[in-house]
Amino acid sequence: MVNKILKLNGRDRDILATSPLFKGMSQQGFSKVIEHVAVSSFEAKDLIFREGDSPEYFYTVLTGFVRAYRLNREGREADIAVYGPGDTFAETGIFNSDAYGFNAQAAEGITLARFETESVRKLVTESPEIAFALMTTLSCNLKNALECVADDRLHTAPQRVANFILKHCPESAQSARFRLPFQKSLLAGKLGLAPEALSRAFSSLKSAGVSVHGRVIEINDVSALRRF
Amino acid sequence: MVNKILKLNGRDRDILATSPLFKGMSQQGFSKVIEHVAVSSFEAKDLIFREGDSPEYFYTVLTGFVRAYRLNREGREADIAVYGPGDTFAETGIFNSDAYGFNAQAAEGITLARFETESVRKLVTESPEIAFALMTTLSCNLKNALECVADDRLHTAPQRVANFILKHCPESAQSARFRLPFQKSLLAGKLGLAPEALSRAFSSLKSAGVSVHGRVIEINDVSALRRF
DNA sequence: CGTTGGGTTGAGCGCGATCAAGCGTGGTGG
DNA sequence: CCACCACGCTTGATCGCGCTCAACCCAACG
Repeated sequence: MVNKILKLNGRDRDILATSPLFKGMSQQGFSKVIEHVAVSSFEAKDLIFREGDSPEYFYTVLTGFVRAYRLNREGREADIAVYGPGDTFAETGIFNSDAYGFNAQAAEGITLARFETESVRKLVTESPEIAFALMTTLSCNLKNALECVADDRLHTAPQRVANFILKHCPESAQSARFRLPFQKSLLAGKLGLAPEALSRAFSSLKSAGVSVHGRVIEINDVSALRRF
Repeated sequence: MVNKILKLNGRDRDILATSPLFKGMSQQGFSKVIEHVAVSSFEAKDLIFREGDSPEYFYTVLTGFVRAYRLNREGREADIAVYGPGDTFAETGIFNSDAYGFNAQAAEGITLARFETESVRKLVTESPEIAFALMTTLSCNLKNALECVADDRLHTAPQRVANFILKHCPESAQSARFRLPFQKSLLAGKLGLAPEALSRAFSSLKSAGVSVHGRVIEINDVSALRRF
């Protein structure tokens, strides 16, 4: 298990180059950063790092999904974010060298681009371009996190699920159909719900024209769902 | 009311220079940034900006407290963050030029340092030092936001209040006493609670040796509270 | 004094967690 | 090939936390 460390192959390199972090970065900038990158693979449920560990690395997801979660004193877990292809996580370690703020776990078989925080910290002070890319990523992660707090505090379970579905529908479609990119239990965690609550939320959305077959979601009337 | 725009006076300048954003920045860096700053004052309940507005400015709190909140469709409000002296907020606008992600309101009479996002965006590409400072601030805000999600999802109201109290006690004190820096209703919002729930949480903490007189909190046995 | 605004207290209720049982599908081995 | 199991998910029943609404308290202030 765990953690086969490899060099970047062509395909991974392409994924990385088109990820939000590097999109729009010059060739030179990109080359500089990927001197300090390795690809690491994990199998489902493998731990990537633990809360409190010293943040030696940060990551960009190449394939698969990563679950960020924390524990309370009794050991109950709560997800605080889910990262998918192109997402960068744990990049706060570059500036807050104390410790990772959460546990990270592979939700399935995944491959990650792994950066050395120490090395990138130096690059940041040398290259405005790299600094700008990282700031944009931080910015985006911050916006998402605040969005998540708002969503938790403002919306009920069915509303959160409806929001999630709508984000995955083309803006102006009348009806739509798509496949969940990951397990329902992971979605439940991402939305701050127990799996049972997600299940019930889905069935309460039937009345709004949403039908679910395995991982496939079908929406009869997108605008009706939006009004829900 | 509202929005007297002034130049930076000596005292404000000092506060700003020692805020996390500028702490550790060189004289030159600091001077460059504060060319683009203005001081703006607001009275309690004044709106600073609205969700969806174009993010022309971002802010660092000089004195007082700012409430960041969002609305759901029915107009119910939920707080997503509270910013106090030295905190910087809405700085994501520098990189996400679409719109503010929340409403910001003065929780009391406040003074803010107001930066032009556009101008600072340019500075960031010129000065690694300024970039680094902003990244550290973004990082810190991101960590806090994720912490907030975790706290909401893992802890009950009394536990959240206990956590808050403990953060305001000296690490190794045996007993402690301090004064809330703002109204209880604001604290309730910050913790994702209705004011009534905060009140009840306080009284349930009596059994753990916490007593409350107005804004003054007294903790008999800090380590007992930590175990709670 | 009366008013206003922040805070507390009480009663009722609804959402979502928890526990437990059941369902369906895919995978493995006899 | 089929029996069996494992796992993800659903469904049902119960319970408790925290929201809501309403009344009340109290201190500050005009």
